[in-house]
Amino acid sequence: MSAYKSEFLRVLAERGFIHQVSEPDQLDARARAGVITGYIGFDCTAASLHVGSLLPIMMLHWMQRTGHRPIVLMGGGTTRVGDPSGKDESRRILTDAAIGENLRAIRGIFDKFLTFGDGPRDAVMANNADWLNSLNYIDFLRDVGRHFSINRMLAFDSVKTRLERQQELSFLEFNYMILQAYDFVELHERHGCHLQMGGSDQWGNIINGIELGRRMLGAQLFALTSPLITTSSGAKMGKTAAGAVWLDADLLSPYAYWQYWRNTEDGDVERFLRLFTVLSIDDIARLAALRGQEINEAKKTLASEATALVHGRDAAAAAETAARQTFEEGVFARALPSVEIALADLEKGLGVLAAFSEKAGLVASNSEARRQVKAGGLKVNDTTVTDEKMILGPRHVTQDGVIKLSLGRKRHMLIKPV
RNA sequence: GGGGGAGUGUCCCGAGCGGCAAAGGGGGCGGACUGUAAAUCCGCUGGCUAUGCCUUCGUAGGUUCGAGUCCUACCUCCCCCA
Repeated sequence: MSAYKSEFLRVLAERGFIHQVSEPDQLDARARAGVITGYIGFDCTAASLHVGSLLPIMMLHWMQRTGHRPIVLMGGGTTRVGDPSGKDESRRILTDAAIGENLRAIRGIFDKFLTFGDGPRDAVMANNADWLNSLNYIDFLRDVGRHFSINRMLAFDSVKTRLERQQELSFLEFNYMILQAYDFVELHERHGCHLQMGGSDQWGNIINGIELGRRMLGAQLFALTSPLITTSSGAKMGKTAAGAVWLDADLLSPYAYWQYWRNTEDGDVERFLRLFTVLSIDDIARLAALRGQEINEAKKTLASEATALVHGRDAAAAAETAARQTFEEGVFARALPSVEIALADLEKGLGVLAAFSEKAGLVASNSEARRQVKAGGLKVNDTTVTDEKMILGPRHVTQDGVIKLSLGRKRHMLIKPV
């Protein structure tokens, strides 16, 4: 790890955010001399960001924290094209309406990590649809296209792998890198942006932007990429039973989010504390020194800190309490995720299978519920379900006024009669 | 334009003499063991009002008692020739 002099690069480096930097010495000097403006692009292919996007968001956060100005670039325009990097197939083309909806849904998350405004260090939200949608094709070819060499573009990994594997690469996708490069130039002109950050897979795209900026404007631009984060057992981050680990509380409850981090593998705890919390390096070192069973304390801290960033302190504390009551004290935790059911329906009797699948959504179908009963994976009020024909009724409501359903040891739901 | 090959369980890869809800992996879920970890072992992995019924093998037809498997057309992809 080289010794950066600017706080910005030093913090990113010591926390493990840096994979590659272009001309690190010059960037370092600039960061020390004044405010740098840098951006990261986010595409709008889904209705919420997931933990995979958390790393870039944290980079922007630290950027602002260390005195610089972050730009969040929403890919309203580029999402219409689709990034071919790392994809073995063309992406589904989304409708403009869908992109617009996704974009609106995603924006909110950034408020939790960045301070937006008009001040010199306030974060800026940009959308490349603002300039890409109105491009004139011929003008664009003459002004921008002339700076791109097909020979060189063909050598880029994202293109090369597709060609080597003889997979279709549409002209549409082929243009993605040009548009992304152009974004950098546009942001430089509009906001004086000098730095583009992103995942390591974006290195080539970012360098294209730097090249284009040099040729079109004679500007000196910089690239900074973060490593690809996988768990120590090699899996990509952000996948669980229920699917992606969304940052939106409507798609994944704060409790489930907390649980995701609580279940971090031992070998990842320290790294994740540095990347996904804002605890000081000293605090992290202390937590990372814990061994054996004690490392669970570090995991709890990781979970609460990470949850607090996304969902707020209160939600994190509630999740922690619910987890402690559920796992350590074996009592009912009212803060577990819950669904309501009409009391009248409950009085009529509710089959266990339907309760787990249709009501609680813990399993995908009645058949799945049936299988779980066979495997001993379902519990009602902490008692294993042995009869798939069991009927839940008012008598199953505990003194806390709920029925607790569990799938395995870790996933719990409360049914509340109303 | 001509010749050849391929598309399989909506997570992925991949076997499949005309009797197939379809081998085997990976992944995932559950169980055991643990520390709500990893590793390991075991089970499960299309749906339903369930000893049966329904929907699945690129799409649409056809042959057959019966088709993923044979025939025809179409779509998509790949290879060779031009």
